[in-house]
Amino acid sequence: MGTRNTDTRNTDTRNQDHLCRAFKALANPTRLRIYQQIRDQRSGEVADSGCKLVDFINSLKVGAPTVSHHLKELVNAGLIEVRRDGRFLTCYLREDMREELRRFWERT
Amino acid sequence: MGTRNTDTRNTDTRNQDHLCRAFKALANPTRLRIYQQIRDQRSGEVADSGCKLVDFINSLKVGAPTVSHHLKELVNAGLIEVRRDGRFLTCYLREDMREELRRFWERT
DNA sequence: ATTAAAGTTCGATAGTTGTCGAACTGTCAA
DNA sequence: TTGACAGTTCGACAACTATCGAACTTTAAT
Repeated sequence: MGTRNTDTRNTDTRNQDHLCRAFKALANPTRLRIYQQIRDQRSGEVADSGCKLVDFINSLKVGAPTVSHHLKELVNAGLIEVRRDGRFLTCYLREDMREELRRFWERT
Repeated sequence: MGTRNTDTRNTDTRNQDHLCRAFKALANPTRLRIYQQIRDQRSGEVADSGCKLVDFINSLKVGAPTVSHHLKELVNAGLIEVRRDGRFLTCYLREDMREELRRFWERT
């Protein structure tokens, strides 16, 4: 079984859960910062500079376990993905999710 | 003293708090529903049908105190405003805030 | 193989949130 | 003015969240 049409709720309701989890993930200052940093560096000139997990640990005022926890939340909400890149975990924006959120805020 | 330039944080940081509080307000299924209902009815044909607080109490599965609480959160986050309209409180979308959020999700 | 750095997991704890019922305060119609 | 409906405030409580330190695993450099 796939993930589509496997429950009795309608598309709107499922879509709403989806949105709601995204907003929840961004409803924390530390996570919002992380998200923005990943989004903003992505369009920078040095494409390979990356957004490494370790940099968040060093730049933010929270410890490694907390950063690990927050990153997991962002991944679970579908906002970012994390890949191993040599010694480091690097974070990437999920453009599909960003597009979905952009559509939500679009003018009628 | 006004509300501008009265602290040492930069504009980005203040703007982030702003966004964060908006996302927090939408990070709850009941509040997201309320917000969407207000937003969607606004562009409906019968402009004066309004989004009355009492209708939320009847249509959602939560009691009056809870709706009251949620509405206050949405107001405090700057997402909606509430005005008395005869016997009822009616909810209106804050278009300025919507625009701000639209800009956040805009493509680079 | 050692070691150092990168990252996770666990358990604890303080703080926040969603919800309720009860009691309260308007506001309008009869 | 009384009664009914609209809405708020308060106190309580369970559930959830953010954070930490300690202990652990994984990765790569030496």
